[in-house]
Amino acid sequence: MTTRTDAEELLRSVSLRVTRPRVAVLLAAHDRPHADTETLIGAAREGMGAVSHQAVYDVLRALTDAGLLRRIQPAGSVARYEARIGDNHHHVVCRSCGSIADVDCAVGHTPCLTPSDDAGFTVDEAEVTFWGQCPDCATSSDIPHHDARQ
Amino acid sequence: MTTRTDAEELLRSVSLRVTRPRVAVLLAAHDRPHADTETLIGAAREGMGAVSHQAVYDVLRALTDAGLLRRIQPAGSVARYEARIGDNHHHVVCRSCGSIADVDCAVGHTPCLTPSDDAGFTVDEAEVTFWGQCPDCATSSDIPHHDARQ
DNA sequence: CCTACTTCCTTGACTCATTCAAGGGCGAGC
DNA sequence: GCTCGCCCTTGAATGAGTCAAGGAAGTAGG
Repeated sequence: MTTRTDAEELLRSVSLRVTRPRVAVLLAAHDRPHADTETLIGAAREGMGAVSHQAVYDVLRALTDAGLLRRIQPAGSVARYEARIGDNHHHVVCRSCGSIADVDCAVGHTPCLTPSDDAGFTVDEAEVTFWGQCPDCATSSDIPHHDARQ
Repeated sequence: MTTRTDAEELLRSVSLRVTRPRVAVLLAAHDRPHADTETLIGAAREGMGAVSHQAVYDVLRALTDAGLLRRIQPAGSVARYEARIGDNHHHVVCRSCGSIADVDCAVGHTPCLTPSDDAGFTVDEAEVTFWGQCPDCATSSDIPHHDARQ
C-alpha cells in the first residue's frame, strides 16, 4: 500500500505538482483496483473533502499521461483505472456484473503477442481481455442482476 | 461480398424477419469492416432511403445477438461492428487516427489465451487488441490529425 | 520570507453516443 | 387477405465525459 508520503514522492518523480486532489486520487486508485471514475471521485472526497468532478477527471488524465495510472475500458464499460503498472498483466471481465480481476500473462514472455501479420502497423502494446463469469455470478447464475453492457 | 439474397438467407438462417433495414445494415456492415454506428446509419440510408437511427441501433443489437455481427469497442472509441465472425482473429488499433485492421491469431491454436490463473472466473473468450500506429499516421506522424481517445 | 509566475482547481454549461417509451406499420403464417 | 406479433418511427431522456473562463494555490527565484 501507498502512503501519503509515497504518493507525494511518486508525483514529484514524474515532475507533477503535489496537490491535495492528486494525492487523494492516487491513494484512492491504489486502494481500489479497477475503480471507475465515479468511485474514485467518491473516494477522493472521503480523503480530502470537496473536490469537483472536473478536477478528478483532470487529475486522472494527468496521472495516466505521466504513467502513474493505467486506464482500462472493457467494451461496454465506463473508464476504470488501476495503479498496478509496469508489469505485463491482463484482465478477466465478468459478463454479468462487470467486475474485473487481474491475470498474469499466461505464457512467460508474451508470446503470441506479436501479431503474425501486423498490416503495416507499428505495434507497441498488446492488450488481452478475457471474458467470462466471476465466481459470484457463476453460483447465482440464474438471473444475472446487472448486465455489464451499456 | 454479400448480395441482397445472401443477406436475406443469413437473416432467415437465424430466425430473424427479413426487413429492409436489416438487409441494408447487414450489407453495409459487410461492405465496411469496423464501421461505427453513424457510418452504418449513413450506409443503410444510401441502400434503402430513410431509416431512423433508432432502427439501426435496434437492428445492430439484433444482428449482434443473433451472431451475424460482432461488436467491438476499443478503449476510447465508439462501438464498431464487423461481419467477419466465427474465426479467432484480433485487431490492431491506431492510436492516432483510430483506424482498425484485422490480425490473424498469431500462434496457431490460441495459446496463451488460457490465463495461467483465472481468479476463479469461467473464461469463454480471449480478446486481443494490439495498439500502435497505422502506416498512414506513421509517415505523417509529426502532428496527428485526430486523437482516437474520446 | 515574500513575490511572481505558472499550473491547477472550481463552476457551469454543453456534447453526443446510446437508450427509453409509446404508438403506428409491416412481415409472415394461416 | 387477415391477424398477430414483432419491428420501425418519433421524440425525449440519460449520463459519461469535455469545454471554457476565471480564481486559487504550488513552486522557483530573489
